[in-house]
Amino acid sequence: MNTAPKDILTANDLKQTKPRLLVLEQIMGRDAAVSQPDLEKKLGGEVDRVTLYRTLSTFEEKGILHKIIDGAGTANFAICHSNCTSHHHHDEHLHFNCTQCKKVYCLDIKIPSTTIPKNFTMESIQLMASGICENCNIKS
Amino acid sequence: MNTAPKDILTANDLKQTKPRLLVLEQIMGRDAAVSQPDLEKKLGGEVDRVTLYRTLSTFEEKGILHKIIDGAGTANFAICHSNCTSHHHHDEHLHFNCTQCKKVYCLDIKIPSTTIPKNFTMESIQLMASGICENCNIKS
DNA sequence: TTAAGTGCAAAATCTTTGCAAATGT
DNA sequence: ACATTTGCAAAGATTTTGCACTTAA
Repeated sequence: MNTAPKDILTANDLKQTKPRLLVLEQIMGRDAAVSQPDLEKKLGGEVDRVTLYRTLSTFEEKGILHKIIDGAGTANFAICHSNCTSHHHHDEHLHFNCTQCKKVYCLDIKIPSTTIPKNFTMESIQLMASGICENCNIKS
Repeated sequence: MNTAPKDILTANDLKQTKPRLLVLEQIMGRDAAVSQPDLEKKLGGEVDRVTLYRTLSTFEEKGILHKIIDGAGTANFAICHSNCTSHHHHDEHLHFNCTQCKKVYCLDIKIPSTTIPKNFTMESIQLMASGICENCNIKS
């Protein structure tokens, strides 16, 4: 079910504009989540920085993209594969943040169920590991 | 072993200055981690904003404070209770970020051991839940 | 045609850097 | 006395807002 960028836009009542298509292409053709600074570099010549901010937050609200804040506080974006409805993401797998290349990987490992103290209500949970990813391990 | 602010400074070869003592007092008298914006508000009249930045990063480098980036990308600080040495924190317990009051709690629950794919090297791991904390649950 | 979306300029924040004055030891 | 640390000013970076122009439907 690898939906094409244009179909994603259609399915979400969004117009087919160049910035939106470019952003989706960038993010979909990856093994890892893409950081916002990275997107700015790649799309710098084609998409205005402000438009990028607005595009990303639209996509997040619609549940098209999933925003992951890494350990350095940088925003990273990945396609939502799980059953996300708008404003309510279920993306509860392990994220891995490489300290060398800065990539954030969405690994296919479920977060172990965790009990929290009574009186706390849990809405979501995120597990973020950091270290060296496979690519950087090979290179060194 | 509730060490006094001044003893913490002594133990880390830091001079006893007003900003440092005030920051430590703010952070130690809490059940939850304190966000940087919160610290700015509380200490606004007494400590320069730039000094606060520098103080917090000094404390983090020394292993006195532990920095936690919450889901919104905001920095939160808590005392390191575990055996932290400079530049190498072991703070692997569950953090809980209240979406209502924005507090970050350090809960005394260990992160379940997690296996990552071969070729990835894990250096640290962080588990962050969000939802409603006990205080906010009572109020509503 | 027209509502939605973009791009630019400009404001509002947040974070870092440089340096002279103040302070702890 | 002297190395540290602070506070201010100012540069740099990030994020948001307003508005006129453009474009997809």
